Amino acid sequence: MTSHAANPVDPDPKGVPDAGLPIAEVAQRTGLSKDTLRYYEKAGLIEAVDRSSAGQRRYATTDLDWLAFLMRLRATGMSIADMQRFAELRRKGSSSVADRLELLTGHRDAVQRHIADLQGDLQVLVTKITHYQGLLDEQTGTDQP
Amino acid sequence: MTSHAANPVDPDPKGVPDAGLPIAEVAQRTGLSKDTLRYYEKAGLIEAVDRSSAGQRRYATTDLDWLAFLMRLRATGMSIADMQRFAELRRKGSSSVADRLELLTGHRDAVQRHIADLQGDLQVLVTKITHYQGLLDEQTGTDQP
DNA sequence: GCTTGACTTGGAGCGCGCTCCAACTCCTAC
DNA sequence: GTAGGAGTTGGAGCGCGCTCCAAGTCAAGC
Repeated sequence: MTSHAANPVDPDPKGVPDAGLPIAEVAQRTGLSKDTLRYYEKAGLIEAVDRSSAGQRRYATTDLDWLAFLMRLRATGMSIADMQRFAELRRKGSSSVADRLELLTGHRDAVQRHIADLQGDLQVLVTKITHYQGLLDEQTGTDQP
Repeated sequence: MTSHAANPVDPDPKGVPDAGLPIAEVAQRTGLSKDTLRYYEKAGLIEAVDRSSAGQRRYATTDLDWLAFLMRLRATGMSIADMQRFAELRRKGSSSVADRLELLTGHRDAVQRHIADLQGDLQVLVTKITHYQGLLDEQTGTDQP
């Protein structure tokens, strides 16, 4: 019995090299819930994860890398459906590199537009704040500057 | 947009109470659907809009300004619930200026953090794209043109 | 053996932000 | 008067991205 992360307090990050990480550990490291991890796998976003002899998931470090990238895609607003497309292309291997590149550049452009929009919105927000600041100064009796 | 009787600039000589834009016009101008406009009003985001003699909505230009601002809040990720809080404060008048200011500065900070996060994500995305570009060049560029 | 606890599954449920529907009223055009 | 079209209402329904649940399996500790 190699001690594995079933131990509630196992802060040692080196982990267990031969078995892979159990789902709770991955949940903690990624910040995704265990349910979400299983959901992602069922949805085909993650290729079937290795299993222990008891049928429990054991995540490899490559799975963690891929999860980290998926989380970047989500954080930038990519839909699950598009992530499924990307994951499917990835599964096809090197023949799909051009398609993956296209999907990614399209998404990059969308993110850049989104950032630009947000910056415009932020300007309006800041202007409004300045306006309120002025009102407040008036109210709170800057009688005497 | 055929000529319809409730033309926004229809000078009815006898009465003046029927002024303002009908909902379809506002929908077109804002890009919000008529359903969404009614939903926002029901939710209390918009103060009760004026009505024509037939009970139909007639939006004032101040309503349009407010809608535009609401749309900025939405675009920057503010929830309907928070927009309701803001709208309620606004209804209270000048006594709520400080609270509105606080709400807005908090939101501004959140938006700034969000933009910063997106920029980090974008960097990762760009790196990945570069990587794929390299793979693709390897694949297709074994013979140089 | 029994208990505990982390895991497994399929599927139901939820919160958000709309979106759609049915049934109705009102006004204008013909 | 009749048709059509825009508007009204309350409430149901929907797509997304999870989130939760029930019932079961497995391994370890007592």
